[in-house]
Amino acid sequence: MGEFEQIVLLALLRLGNDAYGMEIRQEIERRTGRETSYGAVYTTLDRLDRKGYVTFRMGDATAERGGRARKYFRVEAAGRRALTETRERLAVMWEGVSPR
Amino acid sequence: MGEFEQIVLLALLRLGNDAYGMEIRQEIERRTGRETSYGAVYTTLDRLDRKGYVTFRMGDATAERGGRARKYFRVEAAGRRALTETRERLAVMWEGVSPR
DNA sequence: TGATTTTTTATACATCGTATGATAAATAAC
DNA sequence: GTTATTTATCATACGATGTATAAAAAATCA
Repeated sequence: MGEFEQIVLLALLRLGNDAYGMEIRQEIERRTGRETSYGAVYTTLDRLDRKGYVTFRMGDATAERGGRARKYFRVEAAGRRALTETRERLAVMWEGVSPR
Repeated sequence: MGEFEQIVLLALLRLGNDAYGMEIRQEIERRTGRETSYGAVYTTLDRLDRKGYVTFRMGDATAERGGRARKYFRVEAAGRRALTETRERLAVMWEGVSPR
């Protein structure tokens, strides 16, 4: 799993594991301070979905004010697992290393 | 910087910051338990070199026993910096998240 | 010289990062 | 009720990164 995929997954978890694309993008900006396009986020969400790392449900169309229906995503067990594994693989390599 | 690039860089640091391709590959296998091809490692070393994250010197040809000259790599300051930054970006996203 | 060993290089293709522009669907204005 | 505006996602495209296989280079051994 790539780094940006991890970041998207973590943003979703951080948002209570039930959020939609635009929110996720905002959360990423808020935490990393780095601007990101919507396209980047949606493409990645789509790939995560195809891997079975996330699923989604369509939101009610009639929300507050005009606009297309939202897709609410959630991280699945496989996604949590992959996230943890990726993290640990790197942690093992970092062990005892201090790049000064 | 991608995950495998990080892993290669960390393996190099771990080996005392003066190692050649085949050693690096072995160190990666030893630590992560995951098999990797030589091609993967060399391609990545080449990319890291072009980014200025590593440099190399050619080793003496006349070593122990036959074979082509080794290229001894070392991580440069830019590489250390990039490594740390990448790590911190992810750490910020992980903060307070426990994917159970 | 030719086989063998050690190491790197070339190449190729799949996956991931990331932006731009198009499209969809709802409400608001007139 | 057609058009503008708003909210949100989709389509597409292309460079960067992951990763393997096969070839080549350069040294020693027989």
